[in-house]
Amino acid sequence: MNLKQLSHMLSLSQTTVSRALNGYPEVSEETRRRVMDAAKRHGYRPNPSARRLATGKSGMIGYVLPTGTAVDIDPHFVEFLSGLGDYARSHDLDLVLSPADADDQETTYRRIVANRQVDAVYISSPRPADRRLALVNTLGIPFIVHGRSEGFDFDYPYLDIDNEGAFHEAARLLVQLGHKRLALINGDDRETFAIHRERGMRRALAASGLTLGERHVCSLTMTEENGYRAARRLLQESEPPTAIVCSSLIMALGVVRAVRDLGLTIPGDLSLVAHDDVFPWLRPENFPVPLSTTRSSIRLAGARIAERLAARISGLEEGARGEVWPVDLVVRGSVAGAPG
Amino acid sequence: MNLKQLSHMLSLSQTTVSRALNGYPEVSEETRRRVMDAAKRHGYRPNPSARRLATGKSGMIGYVLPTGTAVDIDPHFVEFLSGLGDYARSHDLDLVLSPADADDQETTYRRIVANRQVDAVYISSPRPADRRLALVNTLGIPFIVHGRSEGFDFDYPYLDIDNEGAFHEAARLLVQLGHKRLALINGDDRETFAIHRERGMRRALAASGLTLGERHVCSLTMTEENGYRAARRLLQESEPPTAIVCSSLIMALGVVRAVRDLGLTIPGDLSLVAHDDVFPWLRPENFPVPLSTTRSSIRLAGARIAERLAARISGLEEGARGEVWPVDLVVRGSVAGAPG
DNA sequence: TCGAAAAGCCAAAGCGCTTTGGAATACTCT
DNA sequence: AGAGTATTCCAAAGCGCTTTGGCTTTTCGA
Repeated sequence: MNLKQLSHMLSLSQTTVSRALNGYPEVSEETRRRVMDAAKRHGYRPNPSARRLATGKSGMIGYVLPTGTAVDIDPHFVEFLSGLGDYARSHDLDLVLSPADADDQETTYRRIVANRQVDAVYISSPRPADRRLALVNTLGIPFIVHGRSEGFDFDYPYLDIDNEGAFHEAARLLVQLGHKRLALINGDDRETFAIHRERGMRRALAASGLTLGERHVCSLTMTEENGYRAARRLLQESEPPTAIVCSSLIMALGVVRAVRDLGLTIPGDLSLVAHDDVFPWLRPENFPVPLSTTRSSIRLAGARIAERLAARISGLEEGARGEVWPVDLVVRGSVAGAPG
Repeated sequence: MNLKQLSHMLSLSQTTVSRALNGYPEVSEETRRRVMDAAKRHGYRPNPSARRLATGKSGMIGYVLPTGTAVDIDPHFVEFLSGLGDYARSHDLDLVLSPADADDQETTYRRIVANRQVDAVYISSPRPADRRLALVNTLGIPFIVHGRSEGFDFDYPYLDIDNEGAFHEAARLLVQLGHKRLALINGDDRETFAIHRERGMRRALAASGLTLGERHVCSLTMTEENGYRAARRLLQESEPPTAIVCSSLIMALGVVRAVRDLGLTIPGDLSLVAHDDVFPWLRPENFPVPLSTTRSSIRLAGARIAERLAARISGLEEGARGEVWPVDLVVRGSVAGAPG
């Protein structure tokens, strides 16, 4: 059933039927009702390919997926996707993942914009002065950044959590508990979120006249193994930290293992706080010693991004609005006063 | 730059240019060269919207993503995606995720087929007599199943790993080591993979006159917490199992925690084997006691599925070819002879 | 050398929708 | 009643590509 048939069936022109269906004012209410009725009865669905050729709108949002045999997709992504998909479903949006060489995403961005394959894109894990941002900004496609970048002379729309504030609070708590030697096991510090976290932590320490030693901050991709290695190294120093703040639950698994391996205990010998993105399959309260966390649901962020993208597509949202979500500090058994 | 302009520029008809570009034989080699040359020089890219309207082909593969606030996307998905994306990138395929109500995916499948939004789809985590399979089969869109279903009167193309064989081998090893009371902590047993795993394990036990007690098989979604609970319950029975086979690394984390909580040790009190899908961020050799696993890279499966989908789209692969990959049994420190 | 077959190219008709530029009818106001 | 303004609808022109059917020109065998 296509427009032609439907309009013929109604003895109306395609123009009128199209307008009636798309809510244009040039059609009488009675006609509109008739048309809509017939459309529903016959299950008419406008052909998206035709529509997009005519309008240039695709009804899809895009994500450029960096790939490569050496490139791992972040497990956070799937949780983010849950939220995004959840919203997208209820608004008839599809998501297209365009795989790109991790070292040349520009070509892909240009392609999807030139071809009008998607109506909007989101960008995740931005770095300072991230080239994707500048690119997408000049290309003029609606977009939202999940996270933040820095060092641009233009503003852009984003959704981020207060990473700096979160780690500031975590560190402040530890300092208040008497800890003087803190360490940070961070994610890849080429990404802004990691920079912000470190900044927050340093700020909290500075407020009490403390510092974060060079050797007390690690920047690694967030795997269990890296968490283990970092923690092990830290704890075997001559003056090991008495508290660690860690950028992910997965790394925290490794930290816990290292602590055990060395015959130490949490929180007796070491206090531990980690950031929790709220995975259904790994929960901080179920750690051997319940883990204190800075918590923010990445899933909710996904849903919110979808919502804002939809708003941008339909012109309801404009400009460079930034949105920063506060992060909960959830205290559990893994923190205690500094040892002796 | 569109076809019209390009053909005008070459003083050729659109027909000829189109044919030259698409490798049709009705054009002389010299002309073809000229055309291709000009196309490259001017960066001509056929507009996909127009092409798809004309041909009905979209150059995309689809996946119907079950969503809902209570629905979690499996973390395995992201690893699978890495492989899929990796292949897709090198073949200019995009992946479109169509979110659907988890309880009504049919509507979505019908939509994407009717609208010809994608050229092929893949289906994951199938159940016995999975309705999606029957549907997609009648709808006539090329597809491949990741996993297997059962109970159909038709064959279908799939890629699966030898879950039954894997768990058979794992159980056989444990039996050979003298274990008599084994337990299985499985994934959701409404899915075929879980059924196959249980079947394999039972078969191995039966071969030695042993059985898997009713209370010794658990079926749960694969979270750390569920692994913990199941293990704890099992180990607190009057006649606890001396060996556990577990369907996922994530659950195995919980098992290890339960063992510790109860003051037991691996492999002294309990031997443990788990299935490993090969996540970069959680590796069995890094468990407190290196974990024996049945190993199969889900990422490679993703790449292979993409490859086969591409082959089906271009007509290189036909029919209901099933492909079953063997699974490695990797023995590490977590297994030992049965206690006392 | 002639006729048939093959090679090489083109004009035009879709694909199914949106949108422009009118045309026709109905309504309002002097 | 007639001019002016809304209202309601339509024909046709795109959007940019593929593909059908046909027209010339070459090539080749007898």
